Amino acid sequence: MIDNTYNFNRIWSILQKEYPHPDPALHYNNVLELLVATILSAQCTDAHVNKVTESLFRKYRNVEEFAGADPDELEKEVYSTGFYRNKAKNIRKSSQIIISDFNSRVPDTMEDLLTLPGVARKTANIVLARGYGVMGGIAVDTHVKRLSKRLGLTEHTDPVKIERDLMALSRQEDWEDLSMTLILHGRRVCPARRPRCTECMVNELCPSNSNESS
DNA sequence: ATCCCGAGGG
DNA sequence: CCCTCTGGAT
Repeated sequence: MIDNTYNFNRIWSILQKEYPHPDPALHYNNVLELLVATILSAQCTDAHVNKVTESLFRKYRNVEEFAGADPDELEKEVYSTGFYRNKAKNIRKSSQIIISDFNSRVPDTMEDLLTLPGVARKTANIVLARGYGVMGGIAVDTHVKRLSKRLGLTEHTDPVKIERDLMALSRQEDWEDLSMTLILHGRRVCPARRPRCTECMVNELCPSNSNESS
């Protein structure tokens, strides 16, 4: 891998000042709700997930109620987040597995979390970090993937390899904020479609900068 | 590589 | 109309 630690440090320093409090955007009151909200966030905006979970969490209050939910009713609740059949099925089945295999408690290890349907590395990393304070890795979603590539922090497209590159570049204490900061910057300044490079505070350091050079 | 899938923006 | 949104399973 290219030694771009120096460039990363400069970029990270600027982004940290720009986004001093990269607060998580999903709303939840416990680890189970965090898990459910994160499953729902696949290919869907966080704001929309929050709108759906507001009534969802009022209707289903614990893992037993999610596990015993009527499939059609649950589908209707999560309908607007897209992929509603898969998401409803995964939430129900994961809840059943949590009851049968993990004493009704959301697992706190990567290995156990990955046994839940609808839960892969990205979702597991978020549950571990925000739910249990375990920093085992970096959540790589569509924003982190896109920004990492544009900023020259990785040459890979495979999320696992991107995660490894980011972990090598950054300090462990920054992992959670790094993921959230890239997401915020991606939403506000560097979206997939039309990146606004002229407004970007790290454009001088960005290999993908599309500003007209004067 | 492909499918799941509605909502919102340009 | 088109593309994208805090992915995951086959």
